[in-house]
Amino acid sequence: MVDHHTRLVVVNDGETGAARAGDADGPSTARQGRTAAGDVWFRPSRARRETPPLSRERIVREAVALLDEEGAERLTMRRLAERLGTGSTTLYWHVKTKDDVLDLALDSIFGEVGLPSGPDGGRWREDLTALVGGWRAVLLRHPWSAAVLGRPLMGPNVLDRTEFMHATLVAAGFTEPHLSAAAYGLSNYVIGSTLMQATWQARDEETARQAAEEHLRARRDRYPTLAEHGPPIGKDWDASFALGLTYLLDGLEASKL
Amino acid sequence: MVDHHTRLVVVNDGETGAARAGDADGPSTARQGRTAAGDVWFRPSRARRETPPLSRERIVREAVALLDEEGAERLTMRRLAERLGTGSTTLYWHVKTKDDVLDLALDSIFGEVGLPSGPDGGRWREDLTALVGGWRAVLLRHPWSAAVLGRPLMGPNVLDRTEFMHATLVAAGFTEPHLSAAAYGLSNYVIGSTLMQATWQARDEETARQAAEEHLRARRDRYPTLAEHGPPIGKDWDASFALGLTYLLDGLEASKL
DNA sequence: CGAGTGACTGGATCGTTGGTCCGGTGGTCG
DNA sequence: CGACCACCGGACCAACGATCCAGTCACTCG
Repeated sequence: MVDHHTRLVVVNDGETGAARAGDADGPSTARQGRTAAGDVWFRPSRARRETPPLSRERIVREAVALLDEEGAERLTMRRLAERLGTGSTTLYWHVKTKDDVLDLALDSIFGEVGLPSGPDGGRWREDLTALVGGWRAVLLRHPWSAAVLGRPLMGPNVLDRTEFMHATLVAAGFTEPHLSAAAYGLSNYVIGSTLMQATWQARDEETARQAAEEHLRARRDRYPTLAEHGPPIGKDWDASFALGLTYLLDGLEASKL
Repeated sequence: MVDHHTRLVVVNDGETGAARAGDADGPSTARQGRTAAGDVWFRPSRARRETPPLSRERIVREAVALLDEEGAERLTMRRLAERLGTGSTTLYWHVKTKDDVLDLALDSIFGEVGLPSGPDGGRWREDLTALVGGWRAVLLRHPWSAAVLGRPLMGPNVLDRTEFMHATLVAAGFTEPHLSAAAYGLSNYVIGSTLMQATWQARDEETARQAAEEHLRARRDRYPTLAEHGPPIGKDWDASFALGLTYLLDGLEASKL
């Protein structure tokens, strides 16, 4: 019993598909199988033609693409589903919540940049500089990531980088109070820098900078230093980042003595 | 003249008020002045009793309270309005969008911590340490702020602090490539640190830490260093912050030579 | 003293969101 | 041949940010 083609229809001859033969037409016409070309005979065949059956990977890849193109607050489950050619509810089979998608997307971009070859105590400054630079580059290449950094970074790709950083520091000879502080300082410096830069670049940087400059000049009695030196943004992001990093590394190196 | 008792009602004796005498009962009963006790005589007095007529300040103050109590994603215009005893739409007269509320709330908390007394070239390390420490303390006292840092910080309270920082650096003798990089490095270090710490503390830190530790130990072949030293979180936030700050300041100081 | 003004308020409503319910699918294996 | 399972999606829900527009009040001016 129970069997579903309740109304005897040839189901399995390889074509046709005979999707929902009965259904008694339903109470409401309800969109009614898209246009009038819904007759069995025009249906492609093999059910869902060639859709690679929608994996979590495919969802994440498409989410990253959507985020890159339209930004963080334009990511909605519906829009994402539409790009994937499915219904929004289907996504919830592969993923528990929207936050899952964000976490996965965020971790996935860290896979884009390789690690410097194995930690080497003698080259720790170069290795850390390269690591941290790649980290920053990835975050800036996907500016939406900054807005989303306020969640635990515990995905495999992030952990790979964190592991490398700790291993490098250990190999360089740093021990406990300094070890934690070094990892802490480096991570937070990168995160903070990226967050700030992405924040400003997200809204037409030049215009924003000019508005800020004007605002400061108009209140130069209250902000004399800022008015004179210009707004503390966008002077030369790369140079400031590099210089600040050397401060950190210099101070770190000195702590070993 | 001028006197306002339009309908010959003694208005100014301190009571009664005669709020909306006419109104012809309106076309739709529509909730009908809350319950049946809507008769003029039972109405409090003085029109809108004692509501301080809902200023932008009041909105921001209440928004901060709401954020403190319930977190960033529980802030909605409706809930905020309810706490203020008004309808949600009313808020939009004082504020253009919800983001305005966030910007104002974020800036307002920076007013909580004072500035060290005027910049003094000789005490720049102490002054900057104090400034940055206060900054961090405020952000941690309002953990929702971290999730919201991805927006331009250009409010008056933030600018006061930024001005102080720049003035201190100038007074200390830093000049251009270093001046920008120093301000950049310090700000971003604080922001990154706070963001990370608030992120973890937002979800029951001890539990999260244990879960992370377990996760790492289960994969100790992939993350040997991390598994051995424990997850790179929550060891001692304050100490790591202070130590990292000294690295930065040491490196900065060395750059002056 | 009546008409008017501008600051301020809120009910109804719109389009959209994240998420759930539940009734389906096709393919495969016993 | 029937049962199962991985997978899909229409209908639906409560809640959200935002807007429209019809007011109501304190006060001023002619």
